[in-house]
Amino acid sequence: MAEKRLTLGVAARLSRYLQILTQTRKSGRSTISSRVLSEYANVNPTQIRRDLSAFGKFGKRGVGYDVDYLITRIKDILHTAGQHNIALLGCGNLGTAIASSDVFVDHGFRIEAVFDLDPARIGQRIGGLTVQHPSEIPETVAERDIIVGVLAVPASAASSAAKSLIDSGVRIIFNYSEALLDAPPGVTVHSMSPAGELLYALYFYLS
Amino acid sequence: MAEKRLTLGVAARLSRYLQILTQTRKSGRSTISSRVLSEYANVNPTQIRRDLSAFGKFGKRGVGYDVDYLITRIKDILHTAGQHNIALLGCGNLGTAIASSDVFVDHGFRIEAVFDLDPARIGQRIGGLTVQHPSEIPETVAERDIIVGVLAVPASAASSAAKSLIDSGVRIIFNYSEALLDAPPGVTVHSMSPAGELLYALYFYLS
DNA sequence: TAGATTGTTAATCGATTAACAATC
DNA sequence: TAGATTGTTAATCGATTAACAATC
Repeated sequence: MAEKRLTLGVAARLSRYLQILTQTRKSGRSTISSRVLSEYANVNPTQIRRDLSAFGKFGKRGVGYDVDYLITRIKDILHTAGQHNIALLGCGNLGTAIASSDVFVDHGFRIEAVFDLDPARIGQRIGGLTVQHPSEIPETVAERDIIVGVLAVPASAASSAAKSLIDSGVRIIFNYSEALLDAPPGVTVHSMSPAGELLYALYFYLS
Repeated sequence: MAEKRLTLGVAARLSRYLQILTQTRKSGRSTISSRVLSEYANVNPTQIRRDLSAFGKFGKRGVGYDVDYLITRIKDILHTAGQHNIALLGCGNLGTAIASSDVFVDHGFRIEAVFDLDPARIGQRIGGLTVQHPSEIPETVAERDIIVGVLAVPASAASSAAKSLIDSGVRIIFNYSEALLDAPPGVTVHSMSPAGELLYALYFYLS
């Protein structure tokens, strides 16, 4: 099998399939067809079969794909079968929601540390973790092998929060704030933009 | 000017530019080049110039694009210059975070109603609104001209919450829960999947 | 003027889709 | 067997990129 680097599009779609398959498994379903998967993924069923068949014959004609098996294979392809550690910055309403959800847990991500600037919050427990002061970021990132930082802080605090994470060696930043972040080369910033996606949905609704 | 329907890709990118430009304006900056915009949007600068020049000559050579002017023009192209009303379902940590953020407000979206199943929360005020019981959804959606429903409820409640919105005439559902939702034709479901996007970022980090 | 950046072209590459034989 | 769905082909279309003249 060719060990080529996936294109951006293929990697994005495979990640999406994986996330849907994980939910499908939770619901107790054991097989899924490219047609059903396409409805949840908003991707053409032929495209899905094409994406998968580039790596092997994973399906059964007349039946579909085995959910468990497909999850295993896609994790192999994406090299994301392991456990990956996250630091969460900010434990207001949004941070608390993220810490208590299992959206990350389901995919092998573990929130290993929580930080907040507010002295009233430091020392409190949230989702099984004790809230720490941001001054402890460098030490904690190194000790706990943290590779992803999630920013759930106000826009005004986002830039300095990102900076401490990056300076401590974190290479993937997930930005839930509205702030635009500048990243040095080698650092990936992924900003959530629900408003942008809503504008997009609205365009097709209005026209 | 051709009034053709935009392709999915162009509409998605223009929405993204608009969201970034709105933040840029907030920061006080008045012009932006395709290069700078490309860094925030993760889109090639030539692609950006191409997307924009399809609708007119919006920029100044040697200078860049006027932020205010570009915002106006993109809103025209996307037909999203007006005010659009949202219903928020669920006012736990996530719902409260959404209601108190201005991520939607900045783009002309207004949260017009908040619903929750929990009797303890009904009647409480959140972000200037009074929490209502879901039985009031149909009447409220019609009265307040609500076209978007945002689901900030547990996965177990997402399906029935989506159903009441759809039955009341809402055609765009923004799903922050992990649940997979089935939508009838004509209804757009947009599911947030931070874990999927994280898997994607991780692939390029690991390989 | 000199430097910067747009608008546009041309060439390439990946995405998309319909169609259908293979086969469970 | 009959129905369903995969794997694969072929053809088209949009995305992507480098390059550069135009011009602020």
